[in-house]
Amino acid sequence: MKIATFNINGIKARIEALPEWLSEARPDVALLQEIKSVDEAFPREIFEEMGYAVETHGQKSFNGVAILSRLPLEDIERGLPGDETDDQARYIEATVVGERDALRLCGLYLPNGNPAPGPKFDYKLAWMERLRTRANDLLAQEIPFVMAGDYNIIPQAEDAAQPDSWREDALFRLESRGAFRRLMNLGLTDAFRSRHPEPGHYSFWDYQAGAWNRNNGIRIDHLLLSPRAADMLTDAGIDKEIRGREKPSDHVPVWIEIDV
DNA sequence: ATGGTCGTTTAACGA
Repeated sequence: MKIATFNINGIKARIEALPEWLSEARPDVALLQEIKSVDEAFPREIFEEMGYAVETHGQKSFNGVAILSRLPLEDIERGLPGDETDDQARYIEATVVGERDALRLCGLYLPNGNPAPGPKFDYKLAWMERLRTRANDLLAQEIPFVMAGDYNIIPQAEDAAQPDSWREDALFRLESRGAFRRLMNLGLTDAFRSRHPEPGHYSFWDYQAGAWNRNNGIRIDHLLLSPRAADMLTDAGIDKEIRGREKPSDHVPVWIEIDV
């Protein structure tokens, strides 16, 4: 089963590039972030005609996540538990059943957190603690899971072309990396890192200042696997080349192959 | 130090 995460930066803007990538990469599951659309406005028919089940958790103008799946999706849950007052659409879960196991899919768009320090940074750190609690609950239930999305976290210096320019940024501050490490320390596996330990792999290049042409990128889109899911991992990759196409997102897809 | 670019929505704001 091929599972990909892709921050599309607006479904309207990606209405051609997204189906094109789907028909080439043919993921069984695509976890999408920043659909920037309410559920009713998401063009689900385009993807249903391509054979995908479509589940969205959207809001107007900002944020919004979705799951596309060639296999049926069950037990869909929208929103990250732990704060009834949080109305930002950043999290969706569903179960997909493989040949041997059921796998819980957790799609997330973690808050950017800039400017830091400040209320947006506090929201990011609190959100990460809620995510850790959710991961801990799934582990306690012994449900194999993939937690995938735009984490807005550069885990280590080798995940940035110019780490020193990110030191004060919410994506790379010590508090952010500490919160990410606490999540990882539950026993999760960074799927891409586990297969590609060498530095210099990125999933995001800013639209500004020729970041793509200079390869000034960062790796902030991750698929974290529970121990049982990690045992089933067979491959991982980044579809880097689509960043150089017409009208690209500033992120590219990151994917895994998992023998569920 | 500033602006550099997109997307959404149409004047800023978020990233």
